[in-house]
Amino acid sequence: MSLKIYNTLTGKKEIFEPLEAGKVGMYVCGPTVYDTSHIGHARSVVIFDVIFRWLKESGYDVCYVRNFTDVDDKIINRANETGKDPIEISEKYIKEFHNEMDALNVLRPTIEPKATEHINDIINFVQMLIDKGKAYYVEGSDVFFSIESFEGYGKLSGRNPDDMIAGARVAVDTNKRNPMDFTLWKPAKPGEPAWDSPWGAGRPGWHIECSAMSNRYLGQSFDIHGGGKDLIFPHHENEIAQSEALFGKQFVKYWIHNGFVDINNEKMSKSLGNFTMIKDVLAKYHPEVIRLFLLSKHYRSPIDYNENSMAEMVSSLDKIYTFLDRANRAGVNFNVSEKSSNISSGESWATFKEDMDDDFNSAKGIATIFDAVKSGNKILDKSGESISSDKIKKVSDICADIQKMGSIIGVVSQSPQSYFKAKKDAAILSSSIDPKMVDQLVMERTEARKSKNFARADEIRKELDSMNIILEDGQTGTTWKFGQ
RNA sequence: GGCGGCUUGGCCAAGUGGUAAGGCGACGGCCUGCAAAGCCGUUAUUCUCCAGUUCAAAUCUGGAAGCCGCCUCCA
Repeated sequence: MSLKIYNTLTGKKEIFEPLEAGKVGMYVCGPTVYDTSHIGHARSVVIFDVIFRWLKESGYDVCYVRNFTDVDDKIINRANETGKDPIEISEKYIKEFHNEMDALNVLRPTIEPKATEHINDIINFVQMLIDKGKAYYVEGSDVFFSIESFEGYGKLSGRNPDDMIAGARVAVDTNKRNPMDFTLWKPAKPGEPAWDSPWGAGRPGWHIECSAMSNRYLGQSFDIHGGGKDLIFPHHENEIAQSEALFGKQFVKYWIHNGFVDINNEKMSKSLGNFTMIKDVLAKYHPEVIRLFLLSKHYRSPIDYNENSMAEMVSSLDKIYTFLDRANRAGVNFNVSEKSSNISSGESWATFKEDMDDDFNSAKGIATIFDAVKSGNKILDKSGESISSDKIKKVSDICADIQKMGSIIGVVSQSPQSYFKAKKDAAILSSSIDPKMVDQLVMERTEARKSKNFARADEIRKELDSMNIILEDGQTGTTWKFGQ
């Protein structure tokens, strides 16, 4: 079974064959750092994080590049509004982005280049395009890319430039030879960030940085390029035009695009005021709940963020940890901190591998995790109190598989004990309930049960229930937790 | 106007020709002093609708309806 990837360029699922055996070059468009990141950014980043993890798991040596766009009109606008330096703005949001992605258990890419640190690469790139007759400089204005000089323009997005012009939604700029031509370099207004160039002091257009930086780190051709669906046109179309016009060879072999996050079935937009920020979601939910949610639907489909779905994910994650806890209590030893690449690979893992190999079908992969949980629970259920070492081994293998699958999805990264303790601690903090008082009542109830005073025992259960506290009588005593 | 996508049980969601995964919820049972957790069972003869291809279709083709995205430097 080999990895298949849906390629936006061909509109088909294709068998993945890297340009160079054993190696993968992957470039993903990162954020423009002018504002706080929202749940949509998180989806894109988490999806490509899982793709990165899966490629590595599959044995590839992956060079994963994700850029920061740190020079841009929006950053400059934000700087003007706040009276701050643009660099201050971009640095602030890069830091924030890193903090939030770290919290979401996202692995750092191999390289995270910034546009401002590659101005020379960009200028050289633009100059070479001009030299090749693919771009032109208009005195006192911008350097534009000439789409007519590139035959394949529109092949990624399936657009015909003539149709788009006919649609009359293209801004008229008399400096351009063709209305669809786009800016490679623009002059700076006074006070704006600027770099010296053969075309005066200015700054790069948006698209060129990705062509220049991907070329710097991954070469003229590389394997995978990704980003949000909205980037297909014009951003990625323009990247193809720039890079292929210059180097005369295929820029990217596989294009991967992720779908959007809706909020309560509406598109996130400024006008609706429903931008849901990562920090707000992190304040409400465990990071693994968020990852589970973001990966619960196929990456290309839209996904709807709402309280209901999130509550489901909380229950789902609890279910996995509850099983691990149960297995642990039954005598299964496992070490969560150990990255379990060379530990067992059982049936579940084999199925999971098929799931992920099929265009990174994380939704299916998650279902496989639940299948494993169920089969493990079944074994423990049938065993009762006297569990054989044979069965311990089986359950232990299942746990190892679950951890291994979890390490790809990015869940089950802690011990069930610490997961439930943290959960309980957080709930205690926000509920203003005194745990000592609860323990006291639990002790009283235990005494009552010993003396068969079940009326009193039930009374206490009921009293705690009214505080949203659920009691569990186990073999080793009574524990309590908060309800949903 | 151009291009693309989606419509599967109460809800979420896999499934691209072989007779409907998984999660949440609900109900019944086992377990329990009673619960919780877990397990077992029930919850879509059917995949928006219509027509067609096929031995066979949620899956392919044509048409209809509804919803959505991109074409505005928004992931």
